Amino acid sequence: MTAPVTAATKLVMLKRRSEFLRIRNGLRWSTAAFVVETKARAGWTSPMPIDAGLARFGLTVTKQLGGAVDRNRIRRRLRAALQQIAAPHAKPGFDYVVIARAPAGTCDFDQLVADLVTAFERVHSRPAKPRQEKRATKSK
RNA sequence: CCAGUCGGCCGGGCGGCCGCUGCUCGCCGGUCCAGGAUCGCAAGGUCAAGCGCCAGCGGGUGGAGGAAAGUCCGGGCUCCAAGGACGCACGGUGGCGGCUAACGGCCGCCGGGGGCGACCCCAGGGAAAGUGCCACAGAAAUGAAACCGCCUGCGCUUGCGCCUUCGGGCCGGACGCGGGCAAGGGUGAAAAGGUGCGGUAAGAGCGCACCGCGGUUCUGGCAACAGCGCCGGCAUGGCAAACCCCACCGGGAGCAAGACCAAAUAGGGGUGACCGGGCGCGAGGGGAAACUUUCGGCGCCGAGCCUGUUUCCUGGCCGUCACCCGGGUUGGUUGCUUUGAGGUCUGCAGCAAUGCGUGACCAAGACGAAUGGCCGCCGCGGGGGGCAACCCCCAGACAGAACCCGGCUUACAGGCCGGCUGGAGAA
Repeated sequence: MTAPVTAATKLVMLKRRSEFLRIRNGLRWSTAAFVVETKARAGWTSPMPIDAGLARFGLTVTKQLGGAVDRNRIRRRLRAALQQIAAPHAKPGFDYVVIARAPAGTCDFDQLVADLVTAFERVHSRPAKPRQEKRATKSK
């Protein structure tokens, strides 16, 4: 904790639809309040210049989770949680997408942060398969 | 104080830590541009300071709603090349007057209905232009009708009825045939005005009075309409959110509008080839001249095409193909947020909506979309415990700007203020 936290936690967000779609078939880890997906940027040519040492983040909050007020609250809580844990736990050179689930708006905030930490650690160690399987069966 | 009614307002507060975004100031760095000083013959180099831009740090400051919602009306703005006239179709509005940029909004008034009242509700033009629809019940449902019933004539019959000059007569009843009536019963949302008196065989606007309805004179009012009088005995049920008729209003699409810049494709400019409605003018070539020839040069006419459509007017476009130059989609900038039909205080005009003047005031600008995350305290509300101070627990409404305004509608925990009405109490 010697380094000032604020300087390191400026989040770089994903903004383009193509960037979100690229990560959809990457590594996944699920918890009650959210799903984390990630993929390395290596080998991918971006239309815009990106600092290779950065980790970038995207949030997905669908309309199924509620009205605009509820979705805004979920988005803000997740962003605030990311702010705390991004610097020590995200790998540089990777893009992350956090897909919110219903409990994200109401659950205990400390629990949300703790879950994010585990998710960021484990998403790299165990690639989940369900989405890839679904795509495979679909393409047949 | 209780009950009610109308209008206005609020939509938790304070603090700590950590963030996001706009503007602004300062510092450090980078970059660009022109100028200055200086070195150099020159190309150019060096130096410090400055404008702009970019990135970082620090300070200051602003940052969701009353409905930001639904997208139901009305505008501004933008594009459809620019604009006008008349109409058709379609859609909308619907008492009258005013306000407004405009409206389907608001204010005032009128009419009808409801309420003891304050007050509330009304899609409130036309049903004697036409077409159409009124189920069920009921005898009959709209150029109406007679089931029960009431009255009556005739026939037949009847009565411990009454009178008798013993021939019969009177009165009442049953049945049959006929006539009159529409008061009463019954059906229905609705049955050809209502109530009362007179009248009659029984009845009936048959007559009269009042009320209602229709017509009309006069008076009041800008008008919707109201009032008084007179006339008509009264011939016209409802539905127009059924078609329709009348009056008035409306071109379409929308900030993903549109503009600019950067990377790949059409209209526009140049060259070539093919094809060429008529007339005139001009220019060039040929010819001494008459004249002839070339030119998608210009003008006129004709044909064709061009705003959602039709008719018309002004206007615009007009041969095809190939090659070469300039230009839609994606990214950025802009539109884009402090000059706006802004609210508010006060003065004046007005019953009011509102208008005019004056002063001070407020105005978020994101774009995978900021305006917050976590925590503590206080306050309000509900429940439980306790004599009480107080303690514990629970819940915190509807809901998130996306170009901007004026309205309408819908959603909403809890609370505050004021006017008025009805009642109760006190003086």
